[in-house]
Amino acid sequence: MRDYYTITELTREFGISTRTLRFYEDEGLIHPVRRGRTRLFRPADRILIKQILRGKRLGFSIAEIREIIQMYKAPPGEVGQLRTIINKAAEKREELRQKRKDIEDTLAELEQVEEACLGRLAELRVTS
Amino acid sequence: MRDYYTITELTREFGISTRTLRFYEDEGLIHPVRRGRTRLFRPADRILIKQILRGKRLGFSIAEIREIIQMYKAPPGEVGQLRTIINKAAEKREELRQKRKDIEDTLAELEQVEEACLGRLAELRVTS
DNA sequence: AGATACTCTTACGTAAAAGTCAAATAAGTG
DNA sequence: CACTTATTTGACTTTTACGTAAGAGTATCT
Repeated sequence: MRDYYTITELTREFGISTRTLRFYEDEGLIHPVRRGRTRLFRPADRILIKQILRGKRLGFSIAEIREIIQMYKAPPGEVGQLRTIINKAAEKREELRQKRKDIEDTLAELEQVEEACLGRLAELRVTS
Repeated sequence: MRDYYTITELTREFGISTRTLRFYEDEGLIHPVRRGRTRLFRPADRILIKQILRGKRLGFSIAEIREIIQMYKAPPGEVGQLRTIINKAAEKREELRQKRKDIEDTLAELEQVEEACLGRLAELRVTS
């Protein structure tokens, strides 16, 4: 496990631009340290980037991703805070289950599409 | 099953604006018929709207949703076309499986968050 | 030393997906 | 029929998530 990654190393690993990483920093999603003015990304930042990109793939906005990330690193906190986090996490999980159902439905429909196409291809071979 | 729905009925059912439905029409995703200038939505349009919103929940762009919808209603077509559709469908399915994995991972992490919070709550009750 | 490769900040630009507003029609109701 | 409510088109605006370009600093290679 490396101590530090440069910004370009990470853009190459994840196929994103430097602008994107700086944008995520501006948005408070990551907090690379500095040597002079240059950003140095630690393994923890790298994992955060993975989580951000995963959230993006699922269609979450930056704001939503920030919320999710903040749940991960919520400090011990007091009772009220803990309850709030538990509720938010439950909400997000419900949303994720809905998305999962959406995926299952779409997958099923696409499988039907494929079957229909294969069936039609078979027909064409017989007919021709 | 109703013959026609007005635009407002559908905005209420799906919690979207008229602007949104007109935008989807402009984008060629739906094709409501007209009585005079007024749009009348048929059950088929309603189902399309459901599919569009499902795609949106999964983070697909309008362009991607259009592609998916076009696969559903692809005509018999000739061999080359059929193969193209089969390939596209396979691609989309792969993408969906990735999203499903992302969901599983995020769900697992959020469950950990909840457990950690519950554990901390239990501690607080004992400690106090 | 010069070239090459990274990096920084600042600022303006842009595409997607609607939101908002105006002005005009149309339709349904007491 | 007047009134209200729904609908239309068209145009302008907004938000999000970056892209892009300028101008300057820094580090490494040759």
